[in-house]
Amino acid sequence: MPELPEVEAARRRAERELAGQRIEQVDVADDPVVYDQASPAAVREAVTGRVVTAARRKGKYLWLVLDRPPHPVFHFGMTGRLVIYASGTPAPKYCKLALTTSSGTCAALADPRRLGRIRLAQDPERQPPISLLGFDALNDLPSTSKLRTLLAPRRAPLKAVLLDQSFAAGVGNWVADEVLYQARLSPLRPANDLTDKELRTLRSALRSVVRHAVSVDADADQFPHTWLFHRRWDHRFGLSARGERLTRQTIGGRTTTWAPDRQR
DNA sequence: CTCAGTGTTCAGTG
DNA sequence: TCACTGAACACTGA
Repeated sequence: MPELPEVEAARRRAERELAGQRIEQVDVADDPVVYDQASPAAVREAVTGRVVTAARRKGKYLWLVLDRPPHPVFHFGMTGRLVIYASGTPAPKYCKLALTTSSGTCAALADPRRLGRIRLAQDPERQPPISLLGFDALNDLPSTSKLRTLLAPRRAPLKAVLLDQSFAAGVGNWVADEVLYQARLSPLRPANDLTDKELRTLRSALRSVVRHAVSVDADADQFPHTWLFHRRWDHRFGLSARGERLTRQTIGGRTTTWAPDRQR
């Protein structure tokens, strides 16, 4: 379940469980799709015996900093997840990589749909694909005036621009819809056409949605009941928690749920 | 059986 | 060259 809040929750768990630990055993799946640039053997070779210094994140990318490069870099795709379990218990289904530490903790990347990726990087943040990302929507939110500059050349619908990782790294489909809903902005608005007030509202909604989701470790049950999130896939009512009529439309290549009477 | 999906990439268009 | 769109990727579950 991987947009920025879910990946940040995984990062915190990874850091808590792995930082300071030595990786004693590495099990890799023979999957050339998920291992598209570094082979499973190369990843095992790079990680085995290393000590994990930290877990870092930018946008939807997560990587482990080891005591010596290269470092493993992960993207969770649509269905990837980090699973922590005790050594001796079975690895999760669809496990692509499992790390066993000296303390007996195991950390695995599982991904049924195989859209996730496992790679190696000498300096993850300074080389593609991470170096090509825009600002991190949690840790590096620009000022309103900077946002205006970034949006100036963008005439595409706001929704499409919010999903563009080279603009706002970490924003995915549900975060974009939630932000637009809370900012009362139509996803169809040309991105370079906002008033100053609307831009401030957009920035504020982006900050509060991401911060709040991160503050509850992306546990959707703890999102406020007024959030669009809880209704976006509810086919029964087609209403927001506030009773607004909801509609669906493909915008920026993704299914967008929004409240046309609220979002202008 | 068909289709949509919390994502990224790349070919093609204007 | 840039901004943008839509299909491909691959698999599960409704």
